[in-house]
Amino acid sequence: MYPSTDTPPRLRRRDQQRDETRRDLAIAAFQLAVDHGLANLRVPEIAAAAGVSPRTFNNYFGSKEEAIVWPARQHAADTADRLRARPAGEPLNDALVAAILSRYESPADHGLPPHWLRDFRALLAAEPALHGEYLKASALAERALADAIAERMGRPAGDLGPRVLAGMVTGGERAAVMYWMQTRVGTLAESVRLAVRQATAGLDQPS
Amino acid sequence: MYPSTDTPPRLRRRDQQRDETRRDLAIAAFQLAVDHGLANLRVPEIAAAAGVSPRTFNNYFGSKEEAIVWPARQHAADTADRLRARPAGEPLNDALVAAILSRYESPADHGLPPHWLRDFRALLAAEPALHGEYLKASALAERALADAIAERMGRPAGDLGPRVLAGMVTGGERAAVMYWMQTRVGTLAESVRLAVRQATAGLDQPS
DNA sequence: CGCATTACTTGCGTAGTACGCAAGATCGCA
DNA sequence: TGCGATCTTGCGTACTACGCAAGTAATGCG
Repeated sequence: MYPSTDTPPRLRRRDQQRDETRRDLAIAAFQLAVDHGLANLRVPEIAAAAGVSPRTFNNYFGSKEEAIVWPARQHAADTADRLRARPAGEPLNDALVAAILSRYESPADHGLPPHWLRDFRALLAAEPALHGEYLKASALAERALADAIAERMGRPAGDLGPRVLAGMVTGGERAAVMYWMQTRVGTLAESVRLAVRQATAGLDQPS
Repeated sequence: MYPSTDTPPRLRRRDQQRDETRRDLAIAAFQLAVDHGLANLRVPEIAAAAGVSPRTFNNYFGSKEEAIVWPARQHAADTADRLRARPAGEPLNDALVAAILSRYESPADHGLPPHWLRDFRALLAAEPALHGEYLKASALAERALADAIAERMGRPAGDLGPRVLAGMVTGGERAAVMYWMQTRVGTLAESVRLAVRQATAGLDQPS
């Protein structure tokens, strides 16, 4: 007599719990870092705020920095999916620009607080100690993006061309984000659009 | 009556010592990582091999990974200088390709063992735990490269365009290096040349 | 040349971290 | 309800980063 209405069996209720715990830890770490500063943040403190034991924290993350940056990793990883969602006929450069910009204009909701993305960038600008983890997140997303690009180009996964292009686009985007965080000139989306356009300019003239 | 022959007074003998110690530590860390594996490497071991106290190690480096990657950081930082050394009339894309490739073909001698660059790449491929530090090294060099590009373009330092270009080039190069380390297809220089050409392709048609 | 200054090294102490291990709690499923 | 898989937790340990203060060596100046 279980409610069979939700036909998709929650076989993965466990996985859901897992993701939820991970997200709770990430959010707690982020909020505490914003409030007290990264330097004064302690792992047991994060665990307490998320309602788990300190030991459990390290089952999910290898460091507080990794926890804080986790949602950014998810956010960055969205690029590949959004590229796949672009219409098939669209030129690659336009598809890339659209896919990346859409992440800034309508970020996917991963269960994060309202202005998380904005606040995260503020924290990132204030705490250079996070840059390393941020770079790692970008690099990971870059690999996923390279695969999506390869698909779209009809090239085998892992091919050099797509990987280089993914590196260029990711590198250009990151440079634009860093630039904007430091200067606050114009809007972030403007900087990123310019960067991705520039990074894909070489695709305009097919050989 | 000081020996006035060596006119450049060695006012900086101290700095020299400092650099030498840092290099000794970096080389020791690298060699021990190659021999015993990164996981089995201990900081006191590195210090002993370099002939300093464990405490001194942490005066120079914040972690063993940082020590190992230090020479790579120097190597990457050379790009900006080499770009500045290119003839003034040379188009920017050609200058970038030449500057970067020259680093692979005739790497600057920073007092490192003969085949350090080759061996370092092997270690990097074998130890993913080093990738984070490697990314940091690339990011740092990227900033320096952006400044050099800005100079060459007659733009103010820190301008968006040059920074994005530097990000693209660095990202493309890194993707090519990673690709080659994994596949060993062709030569490294070939992959990098292709990558940098691709990253600068958008510069071919001036507005 | 010798002295005052400055910089580097070192040992010690401490707080913090990452993780292996094994016991116990919990969940998913039949 | 009961079984097996998975997750949580506490404990113990090895290692690390760094502040501090004392000692030592190089430097530059009169």
